[in-house]
Amino acid sequence: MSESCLIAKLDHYVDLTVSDKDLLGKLEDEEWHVDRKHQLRDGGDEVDSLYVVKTGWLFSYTILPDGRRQVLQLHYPGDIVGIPDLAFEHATTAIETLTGGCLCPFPKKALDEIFEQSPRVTALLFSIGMVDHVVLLDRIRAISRMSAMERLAHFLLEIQSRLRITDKDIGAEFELPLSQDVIGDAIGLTNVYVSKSFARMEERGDIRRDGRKIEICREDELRELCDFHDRYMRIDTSWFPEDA
Amino acid sequence: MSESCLIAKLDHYVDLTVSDKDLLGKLEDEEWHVDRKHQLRDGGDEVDSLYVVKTGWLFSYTILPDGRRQVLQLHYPGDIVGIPDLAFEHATTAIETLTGGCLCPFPKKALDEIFEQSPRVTALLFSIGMVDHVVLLDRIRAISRMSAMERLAHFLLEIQSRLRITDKDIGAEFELPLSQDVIGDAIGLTNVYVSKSFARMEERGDIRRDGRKIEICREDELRELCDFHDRYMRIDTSWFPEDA
DNA sequence: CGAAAAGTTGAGGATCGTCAACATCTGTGG
DNA sequence: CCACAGATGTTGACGATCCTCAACTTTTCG
Repeated sequence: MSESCLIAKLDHYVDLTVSDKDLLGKLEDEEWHVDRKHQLRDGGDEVDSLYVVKTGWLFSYTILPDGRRQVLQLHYPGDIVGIPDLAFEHATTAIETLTGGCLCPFPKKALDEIFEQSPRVTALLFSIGMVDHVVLLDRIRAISRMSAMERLAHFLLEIQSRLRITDKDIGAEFELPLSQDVIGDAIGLTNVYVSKSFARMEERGDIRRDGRKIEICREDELRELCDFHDRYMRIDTSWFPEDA
Repeated sequence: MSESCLIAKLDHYVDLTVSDKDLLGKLEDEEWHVDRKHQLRDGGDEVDSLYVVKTGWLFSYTILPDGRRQVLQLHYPGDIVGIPDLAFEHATTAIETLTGGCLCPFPKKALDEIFEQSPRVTALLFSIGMVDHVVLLDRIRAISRMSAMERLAHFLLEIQSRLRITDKDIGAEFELPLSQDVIGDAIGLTNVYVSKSFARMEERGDIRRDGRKIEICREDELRELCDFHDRYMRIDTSWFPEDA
């Protein structure tokens, strides 16, 4: 078994036992390679499978009645995509790849074994779900109440802090494989205004851009600008059950 | 033990066994009565307890650096409040009551027993978390992309569909114990624009108002207007483990 | 190398915010 | 039962942010 990003991500938060790792490893038995711009599923599709992201980025979105698109979530290596659809027979969002990559599909039922065998891993998955929840609340706050530039700053910082979990030594610079169209659809702006906001941030010296590389030059100022909080760094594991 | 709203809510989705109900009942051992406008906790507070809402409404929110408020979630009888903070040592949001009511506090650690003893209830709690997640995604979509009136319509329909879970025979009319200030802070509008949007909806005959009673007169048209989907009604339990 | 996709820039316009005055409702104490 | 104060809701004038449209440039990819 090659090194798993999912296990790496979870291991960031607690020390997993060998049997925990075995349990999680089963989710990655099967491997799929997918191209860039491949649509995994469409909203409304009948689905029973989730995917562990091994490499590559994806995003989920929905289309509004007038044809516009709302990007809802980005998915990185180590994430499980499709989890929100656990509760539904039909997909609530469409999912598409942003880059080529490798995915590991598994059926919903595979979670049973985790719930049955390891309360500790269960608590961890539950907690990570809550982290994602709080990240969404932060995003609602940004979209609902902040200016275009603040929203964009928040978006970039959120991505950076997520990347740091699975990629310890990400510095100020990282690759952002998103068109300005996608960014706009994620934070409720048009591609035009995203471009203008990027230009302003660059003028101010907050960031630098080179193609799709982004460098965050003044992280502290940007954090203050959009009142950003890193939700990924640490979680409270004090209440977790011991493994049997 | 008086009838529990939490159990009623969960029982809406699956048939709970007697031992499942016992397990859940323990979360409601202790009872607190709280007044209207009581702040349960502030953002940043060190917290270890969650609450089952027995009666009354609450909301969670954060304050922006400039003093404005973002309302993040409403909490109804049957909900567990504070769940997002499971993953953190310090509260990410403040929580306040909208009405007087009765709450049942319990420590995070009380969830251990559920995770250890009932994979089935665990799966259900997990799934309900995912429902809440999808509800947030819907709200992001509404706030990010829709007009003031559409956002307001979406907000009302979301509340109505949530109320239907614990209150089977809610019809077109229900009590809404929220000031327009709070509504505005929830959907990213000012109280002034909420008032104007309400007035327009009433003119069009979509709703009627009487004090804080709301009647949804043309539910189907409103659903279409804001592309509303009921996420609460049913969840997919097909993959749930059997209880030991 | 050429075509399509993505990004930039500017002009004009719509939606919603701000401010302010006023109206109405709610609850409390006299 | 009434008086009053504070909270809540309404309405209008004016302005800012962001959208739309459109032409153009640059980058990407087959």
